[in-house]
Amino acid sequence: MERNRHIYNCQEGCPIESTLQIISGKWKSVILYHLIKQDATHFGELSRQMKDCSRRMLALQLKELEDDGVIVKHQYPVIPPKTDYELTDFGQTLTPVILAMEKWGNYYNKVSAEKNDLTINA
Amino acid sequence: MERNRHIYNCQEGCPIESTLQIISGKWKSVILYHLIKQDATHFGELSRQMKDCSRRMLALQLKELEDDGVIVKHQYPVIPPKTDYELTDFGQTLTPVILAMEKWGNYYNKVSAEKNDLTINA
DNA sequence: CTGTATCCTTCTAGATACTG
DNA sequence: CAGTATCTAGAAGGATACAG
Repeated sequence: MERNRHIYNCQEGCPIESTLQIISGKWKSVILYHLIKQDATHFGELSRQMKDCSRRMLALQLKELEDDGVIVKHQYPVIPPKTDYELTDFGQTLTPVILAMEKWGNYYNKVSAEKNDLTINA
Repeated sequence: MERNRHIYNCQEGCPIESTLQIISGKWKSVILYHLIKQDATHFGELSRQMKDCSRRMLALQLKELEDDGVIVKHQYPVIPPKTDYELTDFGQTLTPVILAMEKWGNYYNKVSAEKNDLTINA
């Protein structure tokens, strides 16, 4: 059992600390993003979307999210086996955070592209 | 020079990945939170607010945020020396993300406290 | 006060092989 | 397909000492 997650303690009750406690895993917010967008709900789909995340890491991060009650795993005992992941009601409450990150990321990608254009055309 | 930051590559242009690129450092969002709230702008103040972040880590994270153009450092050559940190205009654009995290953290602290009460009174 | 440099331990995470 | 177990290299991060 790999159980040694970092405990944040910037200050008693710091809200950012609390949020990090749940979503700060290296790939957690990306997983949540895909689950919210529903463009990937199976292990394999997620793995394909997140090319630089190994299957081991993906499994670990999914496990932690499940332990924290953020997602649920549904297993279908068919051949070949199928699993999908879904946000719990509790996990759904994280949507605004993930969407804020999405919005900013899109903005950032845009300004980065523009800066690049300027550099190329300079 | 410590320069080996993880490069996220879930998918080309994934907005969450882009956001993580800037704020995923272990203490960065906490630093940004304090700068947004303006309850800590000096190195020592930040250090006091973030008890479990060593001075070394604090300095490293501040340096990366500065390199990324998110914050600026102002140094006053007085005795004793004084420094303060401020969000750049670019850094300001991250405010909605940090505030979404704050809001969720407060919600989470609340439900955790309630759950605790139930456990104690059970 | 605000950092930087170095050393050293702990943890992270990839590679690989294996299971239901 | 959907994972788990083990092994290992390399990165993260604390402690300490020193500098402007």
